Amino acid sequence: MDEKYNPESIERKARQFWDDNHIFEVDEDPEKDKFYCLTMFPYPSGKLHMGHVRVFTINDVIARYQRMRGKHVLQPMGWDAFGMPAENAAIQRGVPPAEWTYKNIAEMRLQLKRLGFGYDWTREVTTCKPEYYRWEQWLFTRLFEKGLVYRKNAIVNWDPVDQTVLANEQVIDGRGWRSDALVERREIPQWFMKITSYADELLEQLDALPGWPDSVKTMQRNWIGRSEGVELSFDVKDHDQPLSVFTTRPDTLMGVTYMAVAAEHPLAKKAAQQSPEIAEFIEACKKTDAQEATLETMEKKGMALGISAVHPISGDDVPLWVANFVLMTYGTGAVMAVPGHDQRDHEFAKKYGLPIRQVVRPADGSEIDIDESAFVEHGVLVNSAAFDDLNFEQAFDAIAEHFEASGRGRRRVNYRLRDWGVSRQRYWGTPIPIVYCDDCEAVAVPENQLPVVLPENVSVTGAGSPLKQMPEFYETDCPQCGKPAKRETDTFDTFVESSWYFSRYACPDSDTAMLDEREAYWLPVDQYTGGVEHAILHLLYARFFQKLMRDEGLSSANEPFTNLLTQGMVLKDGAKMSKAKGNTVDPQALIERYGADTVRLFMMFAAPPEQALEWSDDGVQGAFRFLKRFWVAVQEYASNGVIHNLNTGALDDGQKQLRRKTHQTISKVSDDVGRRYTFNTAVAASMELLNAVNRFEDASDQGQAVVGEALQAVVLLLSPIVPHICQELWRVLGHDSALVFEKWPSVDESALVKSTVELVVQVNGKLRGRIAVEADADNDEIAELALADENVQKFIAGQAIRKTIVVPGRLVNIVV
RNA sequence: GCCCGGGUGGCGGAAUUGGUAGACGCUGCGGACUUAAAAUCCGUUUUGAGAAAUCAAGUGCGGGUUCAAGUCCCGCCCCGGGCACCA
Repeated sequence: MDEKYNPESIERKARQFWDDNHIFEVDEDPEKDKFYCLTMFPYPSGKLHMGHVRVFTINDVIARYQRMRGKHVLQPMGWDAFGMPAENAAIQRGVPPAEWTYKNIAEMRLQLKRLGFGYDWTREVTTCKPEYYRWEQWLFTRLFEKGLVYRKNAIVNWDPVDQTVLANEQVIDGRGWRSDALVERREIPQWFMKITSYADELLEQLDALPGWPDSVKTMQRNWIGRSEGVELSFDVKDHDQPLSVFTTRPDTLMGVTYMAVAAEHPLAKKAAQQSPEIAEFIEACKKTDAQEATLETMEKKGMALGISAVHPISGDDVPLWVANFVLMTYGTGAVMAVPGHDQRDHEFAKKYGLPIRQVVRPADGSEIDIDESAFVEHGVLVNSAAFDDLNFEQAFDAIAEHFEASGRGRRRVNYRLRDWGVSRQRYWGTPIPIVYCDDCEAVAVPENQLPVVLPENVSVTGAGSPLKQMPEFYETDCPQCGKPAKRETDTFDTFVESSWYFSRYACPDSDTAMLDEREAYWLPVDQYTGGVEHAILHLLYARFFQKLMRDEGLSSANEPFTNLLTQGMVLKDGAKMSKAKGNTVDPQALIERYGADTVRLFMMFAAPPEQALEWSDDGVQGAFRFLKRFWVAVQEYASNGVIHNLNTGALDDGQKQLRRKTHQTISKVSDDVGRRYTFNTAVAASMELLNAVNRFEDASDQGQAVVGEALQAVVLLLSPIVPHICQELWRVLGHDSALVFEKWPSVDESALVKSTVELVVQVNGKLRGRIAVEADADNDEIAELALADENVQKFIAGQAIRKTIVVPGRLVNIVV
């Protein structure tokens, strides 16, 4: 007997067994019930961090559990290998991004193996390899032909000192992270994918995702932001183009007292030619970064343009303003302002002394002071001439019809969602497969010339993309006319790679198509696990790509992820672990000291997966201590000889009680792991059962048989979480077969039956006593017993009983 | 600013459908074993009062609904995530 728990050797042995027998490599067997269990793949930053350990452990537990439930489980792993950190490393250390990335992947792969995750490594996908990204280039060219991608100007953060485009992350308090220069907004041409063409489907199919958390679906709904409104146009004096605006509140049209346009709007530019003050204001508007949070929180400023529009109904003059919070790239670049019924317009009007007009009153007739604050609710129209006394819906329709009849407007559905800008002015990414020709303009690279390979041997300086300095990359011939032409030097947003990798795992080696018939076997993903920080962007883009791939005939699935689990962050001292804060804990050191099982157990025990997890060194110690107790308990039991002759009909009360605990635990852990994903309570319940075994002293044959059943249950129940130690203990319990081939234990309902139950007795909702009653006692008997309790008597003495509530199996409440 | 979460002992958390608040673990304290330490084991640990039985208070704050509220409703405060070029 091996009395000391030695994780190092136990874990090496278990890993060896899984590897040698290719346990986690799976084929496409149509006879088997597939289960595709996936985590969001990691960026290869160099070392695993605790967040990785957490999410991969959660997924491995689900995968191993489903395997024990008889599913044919695919759990793949790969690398989201393009991105900024590789460029930063290159700038700082002079290592080419490719070299740095491949080295990191090699290190992280070793760490993942050491943690015992059951991956099918034959399907590993690495997004920075041409075999991978050539297919997204191919899909892009197909979308180009279909008109689902297009080029237009868009705003970027421009660092005027480093002469480079900055990511939002690289802008700190409006300044460039390296140069400290004030960042400017700059418009440059970029490629877009028409995600808005799929807005309605992306919205509606959220209802077909019962396996997603409501919070994520709500966030996506709000992000897509479907709204019904009216687009209408205002004539502009001394200008031949009318100004069109979109509003969801046409009922407030008569309350329009001014209009505001973006700094980049043609009308603003026109006014600037006459006025140096306006020109100066427009310049000042550009001196801010492009983040929404900045725009929403900055001081709202504006300036009158000296131009007027004509109110389309009253014919009144409506002054035009330029305002810093209106963006040219959103909507029409102009808004109508109704300070009486919009809070932002109200504040702006107050600040610049613009008139505020009430055109809606509360439907309940209550008094409001429109000068004090805007009345933004729906109500009844006033001061609106022919539209007076109409409610919101009537006014909406009447005004929409008025404009439709005169051809000056139309009902429209508008989305907050904007098309996806996929261009990045960076080196370490997938080259956008476009060639610019003076005659033919933008031309997609033909299929037989794909992939456009990213050169890997470069030096990165931080001032612009190296591709722009490489004629050997960008000089080419036009695929259409053959004349000299230039390649696009921008690369794709890395969200493009992460929008379809889950499908590629099904057929990672397919070199004749993006996806092949194996996709149909594995997709959609049954269980997807990843950080809640991806609730909107990544998950929306992946859903969009799924629809693009479906419409391209590559897949028949509408949605890529059937069930979604969003896990919380790992914190230390209440804050996200980061190098900057100096509060990181290296998983590697812990694995070496305690073994993978201890780290896995702590991760699963410390918090439910969706919550933030507070790191605790002492908690890791506790997990290790539990595994030692577990090890010793099984060894001690086995050293007395394993008993197999459990006779459930011949048990005494104590034996029955332990056996009931065993089956209650199987029932609870099955629910916690299989349905609720509350692994922390599953571990707690298993600990309780082991504690019960350790307290149980009964050397009789049946006593030991009951102990054996309990220990065997704990080994099976904990095996998805701590697979190495369980693999070994299963052998100790006398089994020849390997644990990975075992089925999940089942509950013996007859073991759960109890003849008496304890009920709580309350008086006026306060706990006053406990009574034991027969399990089948009726409510009158229960009430009688409750009243007879000595302590209960004290609290009801001399008072009339008004009501008695009996909740079967739970409590009695006596109201006096 | 907007959208989505969260707030329970000294700490991480439990309480699954409105029904015993604090399971399980950690820490602390007391004890056993040991020459000693580590490891291990036993007891104890929401606060206040009490020898105890037991009583009172208690789930961020203020109200409300209910026989009964950590859980539902209304109004706040604080913390975290996302806000379209971090991944």
